[in-house]
Amino acid sequence: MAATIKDIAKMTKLGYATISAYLNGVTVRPKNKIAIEKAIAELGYVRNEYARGLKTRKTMTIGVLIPELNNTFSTTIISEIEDCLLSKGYGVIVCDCKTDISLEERSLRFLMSKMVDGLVIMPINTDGKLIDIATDRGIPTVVIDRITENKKASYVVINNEEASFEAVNKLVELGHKNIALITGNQNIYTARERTNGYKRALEGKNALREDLIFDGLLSVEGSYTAMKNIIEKRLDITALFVTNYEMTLGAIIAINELGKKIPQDYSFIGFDNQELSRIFSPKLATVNQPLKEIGQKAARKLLAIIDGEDTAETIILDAEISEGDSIK
Amino acid sequence: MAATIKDIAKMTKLGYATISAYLNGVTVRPKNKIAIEKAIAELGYVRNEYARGLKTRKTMTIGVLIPELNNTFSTTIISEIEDCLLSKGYGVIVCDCKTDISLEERSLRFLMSKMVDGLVIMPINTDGKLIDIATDRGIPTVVIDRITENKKASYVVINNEEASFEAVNKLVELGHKNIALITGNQNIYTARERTNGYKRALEGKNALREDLIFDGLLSVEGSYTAMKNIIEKRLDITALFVTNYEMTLGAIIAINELGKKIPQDYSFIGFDNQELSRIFSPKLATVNQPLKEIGQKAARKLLAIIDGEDTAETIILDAEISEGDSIK
DNA sequence: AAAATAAATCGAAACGATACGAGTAAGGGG
DNA sequence: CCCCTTACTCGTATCGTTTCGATTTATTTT
Repeated sequence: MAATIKDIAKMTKLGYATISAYLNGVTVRPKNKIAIEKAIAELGYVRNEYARGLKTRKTMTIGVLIPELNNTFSTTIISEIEDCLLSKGYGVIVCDCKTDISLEERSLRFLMSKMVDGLVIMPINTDGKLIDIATDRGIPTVVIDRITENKKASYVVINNEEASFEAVNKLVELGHKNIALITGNQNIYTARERTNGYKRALEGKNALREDLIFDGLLSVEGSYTAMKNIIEKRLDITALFVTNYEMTLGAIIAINELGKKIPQDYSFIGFDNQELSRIFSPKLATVNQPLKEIGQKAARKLLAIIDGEDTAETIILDAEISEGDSIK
Repeated sequence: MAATIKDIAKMTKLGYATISAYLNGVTVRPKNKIAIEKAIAELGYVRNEYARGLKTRKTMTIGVLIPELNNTFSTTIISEIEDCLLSKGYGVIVCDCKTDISLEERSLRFLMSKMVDGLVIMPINTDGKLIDIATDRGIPTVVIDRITENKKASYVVINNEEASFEAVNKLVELGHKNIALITGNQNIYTARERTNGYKRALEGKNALREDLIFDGLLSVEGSYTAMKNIIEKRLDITALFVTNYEMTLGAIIAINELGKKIPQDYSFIGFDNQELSRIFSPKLATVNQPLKEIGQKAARKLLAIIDGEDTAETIILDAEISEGDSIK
């Protein structure tokens, strides 16, 4: 049905190899070039990437695998990755697995079946078994946001522990003693690191209270429930540090709904809510990850590995704390 | 390098076709089945989808092309589409084109080069030329959110005009006379339709004032600027209707920043902000599109077309208005 | 203008899977 | 135990492209 190289060869009376050469940017004789272009236009030829991929084992396609699509954290990074890769001629396939571990593996295998030339993965678990599937097949892989036990992949992460330390320390310096933490399950890398930073800031001051650490399940609802709990139990808390985007949202919802005020009732530092923090009054202080930089570094590292110029490496970027009127 | 069907055939002393049959779910003799499974495990065989796609011209892959990734409107619909399609054994490739018209075409061609079995597209323009590229090649295509001039595709849209009419009418019935509209560029289908509904609700009452229609550029910033403008010019407005997710956010930011109150200063009806509207006090009234249903209908329609059971059709769903405390 | 070099072109053989029609083994009835 | 039906199995051709070594054509050098 669809036109093939053979049809073009027939029409132009040239050999297959010549058409193929033209299609791949190799120079052909001017008159042949014209004839080929005419034939392509007439026949509406488009190259069959499946036949090509079968032969070349190169697809100029990168797979991106992430747990969730519906947050600015993911979409901002993806957007940046796409910008970098598209400009180098690569196509990008994005898969989200809805934080479902079996869907995560299925999605990875789907990407691999598309014979991607490389992968950017933000894994659910940090044991590295998922990443092994890719690196065992020799697929260049960059892992973002989390460090796993896999040694063959490269990593792009932020200094979670230190950023968290600085945020909490800021509250400490303002004189706060009872600072609550809303964090996530401790076997998740980022949650663990951020909790560690919180602990370090308070341990030095002899102010660490394990009963002020709450599990917000990394979700809007979980944090909403935790925050509601905190307020209703009338805990003697004067400040809060919330450690991701969704949980910041959830905590704010609870605070609003129960009529509490920031910073009068609680000093508040959130996470990754740069854009949204503007719509709250007062403006929220937040820890901000350099999202674009994460995407950029990941994409560039991946390209370097694909081109054989580079080997596995762990890149650590700095998060910054933006000032706001939510602390006093 | 990687194991192929030949290797398995060699190891099991069976023919290619038998291995292929097993891989495709056709029953083979029990002892052969065991032998094949053993060989597959030992060799770490994975099927080469490129070779398969070349032969079968079927890839069990659906392409999704949308203008933006960073909003719940898109991600909710995508999520639902994925759920439907994955459960039927399809893989999904998502491409966003950042509302860039040339990137949109490039992305479509990328998807087509991946030989997708079908497409779900939310096009930037409604002239249908982009869609033509797909339908001219005979690719089953479902267009969502917007209706274009292309006649071969199917459509899943909501009753924008009517929903908009009802929202504005609600304000009219509360006694509001000067109702502002923040909408988008009028050559975008949804913006046009929603504006038409607004006009119809006011024309009947002889209350239509063109100077109360503002272009929010469909973006947070655009709407923020428009709203700021409205407030600073002290226009005699008592109610507002904002016609998409981003613009609702933008307007709220401006209202918050300039110290105006909802509903005291303005009665307010937003769009598509179901989740976020909870974090505002008072709770926002919003027009809500049945996002999951859009995704579902689109996916099912596409599958029906692929299976040859069905032909082009336009499906119109109803948006609903959720009550809130933002109007009086 | 001939010789030497460089640049295009060529046809056939892959890449790894599936489709096809035909052949072979298993199971059941007489 | 043989025949018939049913159920697997088989080898080969094919999908559309690139690759390879070899050949032809064009260009430069002498």
